[in-house]
Amino acid sequence: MSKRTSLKDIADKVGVSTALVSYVINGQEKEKRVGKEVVKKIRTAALELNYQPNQIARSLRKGSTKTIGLIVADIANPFFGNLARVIEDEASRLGYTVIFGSSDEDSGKMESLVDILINRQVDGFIIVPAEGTELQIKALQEKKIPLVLTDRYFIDVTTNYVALDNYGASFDAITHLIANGYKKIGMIAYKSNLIHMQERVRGYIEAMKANNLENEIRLEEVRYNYTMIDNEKAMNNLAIGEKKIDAILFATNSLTVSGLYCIKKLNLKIPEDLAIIGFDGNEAFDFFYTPLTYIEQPIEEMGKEAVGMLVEQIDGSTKIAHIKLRHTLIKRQSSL
Amino acid sequence: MSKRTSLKDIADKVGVSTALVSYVINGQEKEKRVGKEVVKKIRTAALELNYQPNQIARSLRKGSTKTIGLIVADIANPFFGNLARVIEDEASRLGYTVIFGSSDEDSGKMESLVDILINRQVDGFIIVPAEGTELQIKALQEKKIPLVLTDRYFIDVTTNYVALDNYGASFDAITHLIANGYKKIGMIAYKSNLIHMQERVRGYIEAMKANNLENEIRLEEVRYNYTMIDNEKAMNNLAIGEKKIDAILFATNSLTVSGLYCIKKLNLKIPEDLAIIGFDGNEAFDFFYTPLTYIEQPIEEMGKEAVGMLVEQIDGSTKIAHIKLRHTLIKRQSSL
DNA sequence: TTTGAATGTTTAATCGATTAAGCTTAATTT
DNA sequence: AAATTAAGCTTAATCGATTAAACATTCAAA
Repeated sequence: MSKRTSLKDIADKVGVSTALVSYVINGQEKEKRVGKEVVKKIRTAALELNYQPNQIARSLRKGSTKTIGLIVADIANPFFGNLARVIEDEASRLGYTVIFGSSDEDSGKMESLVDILINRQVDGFIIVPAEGTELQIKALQEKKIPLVLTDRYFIDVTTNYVALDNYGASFDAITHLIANGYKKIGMIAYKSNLIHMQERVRGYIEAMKANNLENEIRLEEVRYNYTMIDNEKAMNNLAIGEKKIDAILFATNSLTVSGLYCIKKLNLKIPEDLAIIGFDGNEAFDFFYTPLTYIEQPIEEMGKEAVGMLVEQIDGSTKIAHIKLRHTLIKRQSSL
Repeated sequence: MSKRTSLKDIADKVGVSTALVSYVINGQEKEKRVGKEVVKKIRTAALELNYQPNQIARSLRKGSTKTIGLIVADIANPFFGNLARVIEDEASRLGYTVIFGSSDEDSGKMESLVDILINRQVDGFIIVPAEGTELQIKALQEKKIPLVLTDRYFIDVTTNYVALDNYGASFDAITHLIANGYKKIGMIAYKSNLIHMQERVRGYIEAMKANNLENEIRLEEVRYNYTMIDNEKAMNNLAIGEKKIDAILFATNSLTVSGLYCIKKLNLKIPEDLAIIGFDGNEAFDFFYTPLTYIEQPIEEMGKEAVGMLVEQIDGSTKIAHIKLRHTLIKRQSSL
C-alpha cells in the first residue's frame, strides 16, 4: 500500500503545524481564527494531495467510530437482508457505517460476534437477539453501550426495541380465517422462548379462545435447525388423517416456505383441503399456484426506527423506547 | 460508556510496564522471555479485569484493520445476500470482519462507498463493480489496495476476479432448449456493458449460430431501474403476436422473477406456449406452477474463493488470478 | 577476573488526528 | 507609553497498543 497522505504531509507542504490543518479540514477555521491565506493554501494542498482523513486515528482520538454493529440471525434470509438494507441506507444518511454478523440463532456465535464488534469499538448495536442471550444484552447495558433490539426483545431486560405487534398480527390472521369459515385451525411455530414467537403463538391461542375454538387448538413446534424434517412431521400430524385441520398459520417466513414444499409433496389443494397464511412477504408466495395470504411486516419502518433510536442513544439520550409496529394482512386466495 | 480496561490498567495492577503485558497478551512470552511468574500474574489480571484489546488502537499502530470491505449491488437481493453470508463466514474463519455497502449498480454510490471504506482503512475489497467504474478500480490498484472483483470484472483492467463462466452457462442453457426441440429462442437481458451481461448474451448468440439459428435471434434489453416496465414491453414483443417465440432465457434472477409476473399476467402456458430458463436459484422458481429450469451459480465457491484470494493479496501475494466457475443447469419442466 | 551470553524488564517512539494551552506579534485602548 | 486585546500560529499531550532498542541482572565460559 503506497503511503497515504496525512495531516502532516499537508502541514509540511504548506509550512504550518498540523493543528492548523486539522482546524481547516474540520471547518473550524472561523472559531480558531486561521488566516485567510493559510486556509486557502491548506485547502489547495489537501486537494492536490487528495487528502482523506484516517478514520482509525480519528476514532482512537475521539473515542467514537461512527460505526454501527448489526447482528441478525442470517443475512441470507430475505427478511434480514431487507432489514439490513434499510439499516444500511439510514445509517449512511446519518454518517454511520455498518458492520454486520449472522448469529444463526446461536447464543455462542452471538456472543463472539458481540465481542468482536466491541473490540472494534462500534458506537452502538442493532441486534436481533438469539435465544438465551439475556445476559449478553444485560452486559452490554452495564457497559453503557447504546443498543436497540429488533424483531424480538426480552421482557425481563429493559431495553430499547422495535418489533412487530406479533400478538396482534397472529390474532388478526386467525380472526380472518375464522371470518372466512375456518374452524379447525392449526399453527406451526418454532420451538423458542423468544418473545416474538411466544407472542405469535399467544395471538393464535387467544384468537381461538375468543371464538370459542379452544378445543380446536393444534400447535406444532419445530426445531430451528431441523426446519424441514420437523415441519414435515408437523404437517403430517395436522393435515392428514382423521383429525385433520382445515387451515394453518405459519409463524415465520422460513416455516411458510418449508411448509409449501410439504404441501406440494402431499399434493394438497389450497385452500380447499387446507387454507394457509404465511409470515413476511416472499416472491414464492406470489407464484405458489394459489397466491398466499400473508402477514406483512413494515421492514422499512422497523429499520429506520431502529437506526434513529440508536443514534439518539449514541448522542447521549437515555430515554428508553418500546416501539411496536402494525402488520398488514395481505389477503389473497389461499385463505378464501 | 464506562471506561474499558486497557493494557495500562493491567500493567499498573501487576506492577510492570505495558510492554510486558502486550507481549503476554499476544502470546510472545517465549520469544520475548517474560518471566513465568509475571506471565501468570498478567494472565490472571487480564481475566479479572476482563481485558479486551482495543482493535482501533491496534489497527492504527499495525496499519492493518483485519477488516474487509464488501460492495455488492444490493444486499437485499438474495443472490448478494447469500454471497455476503458466505463471505462473512469465510472472512470470520480467517479472522476478518466485514463492512458492507450496496451500490445499487450506481457508479456514484459505489465511489462514495469505496471512499468511506478506504477511510476506515479496510485491508482489502471484495467488489461487485457497477457499470462504468473501471477508473475507480484502477485507482484502487494504483493505491495498491488488495482487491478482488466478483460476479463481473473488466476486460481492460487486470484484476483478480472470481466469476461464473457466463458464456458457457448461457450456451449450455440454449443448447439444452434446442435439444428439446425449441428453435425460436429469445433472450431478455439488462442493457449493460458489464462483462457478465455481455457474456451471457454472447453465449446465447453463439449457441444460436452454432445451430444455424442466427435468424431466430431475438434479444431484448431492459433498463435496470425500469425492470418491470421494460420487461413487460419486452415480453409483449417476444411472446405475443405473429412473430412470437417459443422459448426464453432470462439473464438474471430479478429479470426471471419479473418475467414470471408478466407470464402470469399474460396467462401463458409454460412450457406449451413458452419454455423458460431462469438465472440463479430462487424459491419462487420451485413454486411456479411449472417448476423452472435454471442456471445455478456456485455461490459458496465464489464467496470462498473471493475471500481466499483477497487474504492472499493482503498477506503480500502479488499474483493475479482469474477464476471462472462452472454453473449447473437444473433441468425441470419449464423447458421440456 | 573479565568477557560474553542469556534472561528479564523498561523506555520511549510510533501510528494519525485532535485540541487545550501557550506563545508571538500587531493592533487597540487607556 | 504601558497595558490590554485580538489575531494567528505552534507545542505537546492524548487516545491504546506495539515494538525496537536500551538497560540491568545473573550465570557461564575463558
